[in-house]
Amino acid sequence: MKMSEGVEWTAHACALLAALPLGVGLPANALAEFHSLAPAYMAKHMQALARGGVVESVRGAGGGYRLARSGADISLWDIVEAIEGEEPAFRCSEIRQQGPCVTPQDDFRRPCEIHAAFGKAEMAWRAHLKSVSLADIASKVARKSTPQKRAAIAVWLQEKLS
Amino acid sequence: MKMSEGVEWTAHACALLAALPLGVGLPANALAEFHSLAPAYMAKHMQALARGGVVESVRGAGGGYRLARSGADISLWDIVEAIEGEEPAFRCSEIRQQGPCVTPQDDFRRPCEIHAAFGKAEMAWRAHLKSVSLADIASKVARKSTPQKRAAIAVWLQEKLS
DNA sequence: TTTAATCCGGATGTTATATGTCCGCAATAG
DNA sequence: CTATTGCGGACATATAACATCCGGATTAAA
Repeated sequence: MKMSEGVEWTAHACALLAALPLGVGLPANALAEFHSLAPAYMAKHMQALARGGVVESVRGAGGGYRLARSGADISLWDIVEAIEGEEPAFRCSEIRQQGPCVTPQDDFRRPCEIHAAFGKAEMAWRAHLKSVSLADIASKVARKSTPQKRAAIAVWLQEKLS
Repeated sequence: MKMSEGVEWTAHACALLAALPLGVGLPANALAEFHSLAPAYMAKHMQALARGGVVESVRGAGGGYRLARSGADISLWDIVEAIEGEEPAFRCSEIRQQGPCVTPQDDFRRPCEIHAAFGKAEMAWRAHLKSVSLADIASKVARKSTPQKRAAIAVWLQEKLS
C-alpha cells in the first residue's frame, strides 16, 4: 500500500507554483532543481499532471508549467488522481463468487460487505484530500517562512523566470 | 497505490471464521478452498495474520486457525495492519530539506504541510476501517444469506471440522 | 530564418515489490 | 509412530515503480 513518490514530488512542485503570481510558471527542469530531484523523472510526472488538467504546459523557449487554475481550486486529490489514477487501492476480485459453497440462489448484484467497507474508507480518505487546496498548503508554508527563505527563493526565481 | 490481494483473501477468511462458534477454527487449506484460492499463498497470509495477533494458530493434526478474540473486537484495520504493515502509504522523503533555496534558518522539526495533510487523510481512512468489525461484516452477510447458502456451508463445515 | 529552449510520447532499461511455490522443521492428535 | 498442520526461510516469477533517453513538435528570441 505505497503511494508513488511522484505524488510527493509533484505536490511540492505545485506548492511552489501556487506561490507564484497567477499565470506564471516554471520549466520542469527548474521544478526538479528546486528540490534536487531527477530532472527527467520530474518531467515525466509533470506531463502526467498536465494530462490530468492540474497544470497547463507552455511549449517552446520561455515555456514551462503553470497551474491550470487558482491554487484554491486545486486539491491534493487532484494531484493524486493525475499521478496515481482514480482506481481504488482495494481491488475486489469477487472471490465470494468462487468456491464449493456458492449456490445458484446467491445474489451478487450488490458489492460484498468487505468491498463496501473498504470503499467507504477510501472515500473518507479522498474526501480529506479534496478538502485541502494548494492555497491552504501555500499559506501555511508562507506563515512559517523566514525572511532569509523568502529572499533565497526570490533570487532563485529571478534567475529562473528571466 | 494498490493494496495487497492478501488483504482481500484474509478478510474473507476472517469473515468465515467469525461465523463459526467461538474458539472453533479451520486449517489454512480449508480457508483457501472455501474461496478457491491458492492454498500455499493463503497459508502464507494466514501466518502473517497470526503474527499480527488477529488469529491464533493451533499446530498439529486437527489444528488450524481461529480468531484470536471475538469478531466484535477485530476490525478490518487489524487485518490490513497484519498483512500490509503499519507504514503509511504516503512516505515523506523530506525533499523540502534539499535544493538551492534551503537556508540555515529553515526549521524542519515539524512535519511539512503536505506530509501533515496526507497523514490526516490516512488517519481518516484508518479510523473508518477501525470502525468496522468482523462481527459487523458477518451479521450483514448473514442477513442476506439464503437457506440454500446456509445449508451448503453447513455441509462443507461438517466435513472440514470433523 | 536559424537557434536554443521546452514539452510530448514512446522505447527502453533497472530495481523493487507482489505473487506464488516448495521444503525441512517443529508440534500435536490419534 | 504416523499423518496432519503451522512456521519460517529459500526460491522463482510476474508486475509495477523508478529512471533515462531520444526524436519530433512548438515557440521565443537572436
